Amino acid sequence: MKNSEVAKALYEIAALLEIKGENKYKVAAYTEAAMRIENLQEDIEKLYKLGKLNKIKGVGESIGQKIAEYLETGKISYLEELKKEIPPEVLELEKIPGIGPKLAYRLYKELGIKDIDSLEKAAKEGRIRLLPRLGEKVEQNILEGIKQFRQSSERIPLGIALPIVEEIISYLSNNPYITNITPAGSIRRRKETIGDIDILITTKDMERVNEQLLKLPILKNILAAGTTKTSIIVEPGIQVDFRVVEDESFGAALQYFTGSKNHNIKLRELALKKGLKINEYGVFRLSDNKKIAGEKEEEIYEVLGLQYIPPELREDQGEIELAMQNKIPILIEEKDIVGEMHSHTNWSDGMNTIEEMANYAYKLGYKYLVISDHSQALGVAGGLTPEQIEKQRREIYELNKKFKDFRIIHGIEANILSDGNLDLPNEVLEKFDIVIAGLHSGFKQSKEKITERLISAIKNPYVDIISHPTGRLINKRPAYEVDLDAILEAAKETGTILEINAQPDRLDLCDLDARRAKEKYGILLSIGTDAHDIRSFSLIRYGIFVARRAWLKKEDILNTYPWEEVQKRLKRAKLNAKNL
DNA sequence: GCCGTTTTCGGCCCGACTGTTTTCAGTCG
Repeated sequence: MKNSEVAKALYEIAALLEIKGENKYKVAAYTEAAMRIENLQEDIEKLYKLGKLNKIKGVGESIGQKIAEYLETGKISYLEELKKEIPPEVLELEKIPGIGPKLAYRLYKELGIKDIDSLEKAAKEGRIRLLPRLGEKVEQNILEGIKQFRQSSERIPLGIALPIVEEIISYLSNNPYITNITPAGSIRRRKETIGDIDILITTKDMERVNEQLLKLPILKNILAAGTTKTSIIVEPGIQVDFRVVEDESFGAALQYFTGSKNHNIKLRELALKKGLKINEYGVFRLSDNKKIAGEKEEEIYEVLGLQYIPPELREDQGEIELAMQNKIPILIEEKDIVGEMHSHTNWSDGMNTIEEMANYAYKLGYKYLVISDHSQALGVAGGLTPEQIEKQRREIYELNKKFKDFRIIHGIEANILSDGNLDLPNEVLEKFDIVIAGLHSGFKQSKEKITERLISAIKNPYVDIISHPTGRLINKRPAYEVDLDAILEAAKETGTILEINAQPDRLDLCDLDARRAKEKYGILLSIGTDAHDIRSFSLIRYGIFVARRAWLKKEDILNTYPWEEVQKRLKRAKLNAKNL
């Protein structure tokens, strides 16, 4: 799929037009089109061949032609012309806080600055303050901005940010001056990574709250401590913004600060059509400026005639249109999960015994636990040989006698070898209750080869689930090159289930891919924590977040079903039926 | 450049803050 390439080119056009000072609605049009294409479920090349480019919202005559040109020639002449005018490196300057398109262009035009290094040099030499309407303060801010940029250009995984938010909120929970405190922003939308943390507070006395915040154990630095906004840096270098609002505006502010930006824009457009205005203080009638909502977040949606939209869906991906028709799906919740689908024990590289894992899963209220240790090819992880597998089966058989209303399931996470075969023969695979297969080596192979390996595993009649299907590690390793649509197609044809791996640095499949798997291919998904110790069972919530952001319902996830129902949904169920 | 439950032209989200200014443009979220 060339969707992301096309989107990237359109984003670049938008950025260059913006720098040039073009009509801002034209810029917005390119940005909107890029965003639509980035999130498109269909292959843009297919749409083009069917002559359906204009079916994409935000793509009209002019942008349609440019997409066509890109798909035909790999280039857009309009973009090439723009690049001749403005070197694309100038776009880098906009990454510095305080520098927007206008200033970036002036710095380039008037001082010949076109990268961050030359920007720093100019600021240190005091050349920026010489320009009209720019002073010493601007120069200082730019230097400070460069410092910030170099320190933290990476977004923080939700798995790190969320526990920090919870720690801060729990730390403040006994403060008598706080009436409401809740996370907002991307952390509330459960995005897989976040920029900084937003926390909303209603309080009678922010100065008292600030006093307590200054003693926060993980406090590293204070940027500002005011009565309407306080900003601090906490270990390990994450900015936390506290916003103080009045009780009567809490709902409006929560809606506003939760975003996303695009969701809010669409909401305000809709409001205007209904003669209403939304801001962070409430919803107002345009006719007499009377406030008609604001205290509770639900009210904001209600007065617009919309069904309540869960924060995870607020990305302007069709949720507002659906809310108009009262068709927002009932999203899966953590309590819907009745079993753990993917776990490791000290038989391979896990920390706990099977019994410890089972006791803990039972205590959590689960009805079953799939033990899926590594298999023999993964030597570093103590992968199991067929002999060890037999021993493990007997141990599980014995342990299961101790439990009532709970079952340990004997599974395996088999390796997909470099030639596409699994590292265990089918006679061994056949005996498991469930088989997970995953790629743990050869990530650098060609796209064709990796796709072939995965499809070969998917076609194996004993492979029920593919674990972490794209292999990415957030901020550490990109997904391996793979034709995901071919994978999804094969999974659909064979009835193979795909995993949403809940490890916070994996979250694989990711939200968009999981949504595509379900909506376009009707594939069943499972959520597994890949737990290597008892504590990691709690990571399940990160998998739930992904599923919710993928618009998934309870019935879309394998481990919301009792074990008997799970069995019916496994590929091997068909084989067993034939054998009878 | 796109789009249409007032539409094929005239709109296209909102407010706070900052730095440089005598009234505002640019940036940010």
